[in-house]
Amino acid sequence: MTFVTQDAEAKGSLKSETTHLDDLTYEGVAPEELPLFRGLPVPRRTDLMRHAMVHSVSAGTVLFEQGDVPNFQLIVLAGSAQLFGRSAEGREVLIEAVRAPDLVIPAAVLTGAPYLMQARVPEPSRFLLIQAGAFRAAVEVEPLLAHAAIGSLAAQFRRMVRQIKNLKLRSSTERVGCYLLALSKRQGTPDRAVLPFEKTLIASELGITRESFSRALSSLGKSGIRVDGQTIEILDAARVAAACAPDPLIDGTDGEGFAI
Amino acid sequence: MTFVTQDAEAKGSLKSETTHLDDLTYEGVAPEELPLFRGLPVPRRTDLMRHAMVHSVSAGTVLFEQGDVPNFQLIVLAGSAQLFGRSAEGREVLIEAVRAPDLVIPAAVLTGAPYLMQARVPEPSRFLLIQAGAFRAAVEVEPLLAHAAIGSLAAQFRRMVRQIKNLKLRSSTERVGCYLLALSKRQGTPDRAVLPFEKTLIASELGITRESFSRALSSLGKSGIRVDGQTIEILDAARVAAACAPDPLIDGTDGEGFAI
DNA sequence: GGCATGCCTTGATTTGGATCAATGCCGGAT
DNA sequence: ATCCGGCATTGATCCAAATCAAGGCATGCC
Repeated sequence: MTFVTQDAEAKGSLKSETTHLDDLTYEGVAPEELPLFRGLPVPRRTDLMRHAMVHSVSAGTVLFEQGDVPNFQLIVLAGSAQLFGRSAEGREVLIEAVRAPDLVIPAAVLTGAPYLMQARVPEPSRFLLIQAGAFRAAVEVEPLLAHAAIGSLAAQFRRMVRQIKNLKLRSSTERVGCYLLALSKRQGTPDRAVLPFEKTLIASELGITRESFSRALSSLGKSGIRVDGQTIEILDAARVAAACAPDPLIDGTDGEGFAI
Repeated sequence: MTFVTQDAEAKGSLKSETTHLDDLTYEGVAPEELPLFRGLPVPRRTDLMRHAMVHSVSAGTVLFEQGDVPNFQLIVLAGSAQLFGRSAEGREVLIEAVRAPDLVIPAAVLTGAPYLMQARVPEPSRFLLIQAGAFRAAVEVEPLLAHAAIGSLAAQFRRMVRQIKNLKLRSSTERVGCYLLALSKRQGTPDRAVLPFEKTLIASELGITRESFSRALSSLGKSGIRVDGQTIEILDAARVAAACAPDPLIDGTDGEGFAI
């Protein structure tokens, strides 16, 4: 089997490329810069690296399918990965986006259980791949690695809990409004939010259809937002907040307590 | 502050009781029987135990509120805890039930971040409480503890992912049908499922109202189930499955790979 | 017994969001 | 420029599930 497959829809001009650790040109995060490896005893690090490689992949690449048994722990060095859930009938929804630097679903790799989600790459990205067995073994014996894994697992768990609360406790318009407020905060622009990907995708992340997302946006127009393509002007954050009841225990992001 | 508060609704005849480790009468799991501690170097274990106690609590007890900063890592020795999400307006939904033996939201304790959920005890239960700081420190340095924490975190993460897929990809009737099938399988009775708690609570776990849950049950009557109070007879599992499209990547439970 | 109280069911109605369908818009290819 | 395919909006309609409302059926208490 191939551990990374080119998506059928991907344009032919883009290609993925594997690099061994020796002949890297670093962009974004270099593996050695990761706190994960900085603190590692040198022999352990070189041992791990012998079971690792860096892989640059193009937009559209499928990293793995749901149901696959993990062969590698993927670490996002640059770019991001999107995790999708798919139903039997083929409907597909975005569950999470994993941004550099982070581990891609350590929960599956560390338990050796089949992936519950498919991973795709929405933009040219670079990953460190560590063979699953070697990674598990290293985490077993190396407290620093265990610490990093725990931090990543915990943060991802909490994101899932937030999402469940969002889905169960709020209406679709509230979800959209709170999403915009959280986004503008994360981007450091209180009066504006730029959507990170296509509206259809965001809609599926929020558990609604693209049409409902569109309507929610226009209905929030009455509460002080203005839509212009991918950027949303937030004219009256207070009114939006009043309409959507944002809640730090749902919309917040834990500070980067643990860094990978 | 008190780390455990008696629920206002709890009947006065029930009481909670704290026990020091010396004068325990063991029922269910004893702390020393946990694989978690069995393998621990003795000095480490005694050190941990000095920051720990066993607490027996009655039904209705609130273990902590959402927003609280964790003071203890709670470990369910006997019984269970239910985790609730609450909206600003006070609507409350069941997010997960944690059954012995397991850790209660290690994600919050290990990151020191505020709980995203409230924990309540639906039945008389026994918990081991380890002071959060001591627990974190022990996990840092003790690979066996780290391993157990990782196993618990990973399993809990995966349950949340399954739940999100369930909510986003299925209709309410499908969720109910698949819930029953999974339940009967878990209980080892292919032709019957006994609901583990009130229907209202299960409905909130499945993201629907109690009325919709009731209607879903009766509409599944046409697919071969029969409702009798808390027990559901499954007359024709195949027809139910056909109607609800169960999926191991949603309804499955990971085998107990990691034991606490 | 009689009467609350809590939980569940069932029916009537409303409504939020999905679905179906048409059109608009933009960027890329030719 | 023109055509095209993918994405987004908007409108019309439908439908699933929520809400509102009324009883039913236990259980426990006085």
